[in-house]
Amino acid sequence: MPLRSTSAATPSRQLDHPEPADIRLEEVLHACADPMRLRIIQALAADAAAACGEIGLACSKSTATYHFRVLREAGVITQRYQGTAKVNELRRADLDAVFPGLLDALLASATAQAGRTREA
Amino acid sequence: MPLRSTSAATPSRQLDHPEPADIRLEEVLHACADPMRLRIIQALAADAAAACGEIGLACSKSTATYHFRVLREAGVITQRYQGTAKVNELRRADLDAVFPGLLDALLASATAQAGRTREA
DNA sequence: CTCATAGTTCGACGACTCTCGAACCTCGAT
DNA sequence: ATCGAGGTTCGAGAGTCGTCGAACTATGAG
Repeated sequence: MPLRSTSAATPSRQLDHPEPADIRLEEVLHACADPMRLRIIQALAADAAAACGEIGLACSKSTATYHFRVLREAGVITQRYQGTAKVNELRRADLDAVFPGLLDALLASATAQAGRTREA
Repeated sequence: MPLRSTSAATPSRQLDHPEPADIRLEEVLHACADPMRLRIIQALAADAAAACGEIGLACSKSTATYHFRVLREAGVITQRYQGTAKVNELRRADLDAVFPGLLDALLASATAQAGRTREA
């Protein structure tokens, strides 16, 4: 099948999110281990929900798409379409259910490090 | 220079460990994001200190060396020589000082996931 | 309809990761 | 002095990652 082309369906562009039970620690950590993605996570932690473009990412649109996809497939964020935009949100509750305290520790660590770095 | 050969120094084989202030969150996460290394961390969390060989790693010796080095350079473990063996230890205190709660959350998450997986 | 906006997909590329075996080094024991 | 056990180093290979630009696909506004 040569790229689902100019045709029927495309109901509203469905996006696959892993079930909480399918979220793997290694993947979550890998998703968070990239500076760009870590900044996305911090931005979402601060703003609750944001479109891809609203976060000031210093990269091309395709690279941004890539990073958001990694985060979604790892189970770290949800994405849904809202008109022409795509809204991203942290899966706080799900992550906390599966790995209690991990997200908070991560966010706190990121903040701590940012503080350390800034006061150089 | 053809591999520092049969000669002087080599005081006691020094190993570089990053200062606490130089420990980077991204590197810690990357170090923990590998299944093999995650198992090393869990083993060290349980046993306090262990030689490289004492952990039942399903890989060659050179691969083991590689993973231990990644962990050390990220600041997750310390390594010191003790006779012919090399003893590894988690840097609990240092990590907790720099990223409070992170290591605990990580270990708890790893345990939780192991439990989930086992009761399949 | 046409357009602009927002994001996606596709190949490509260089860089990095993880793995290994072979050859080597170090220490402690014989 | 030699040996064995425990690790290290050095390529090398297969694979993944992060990046990009170009061409594309929605969606909503005029």
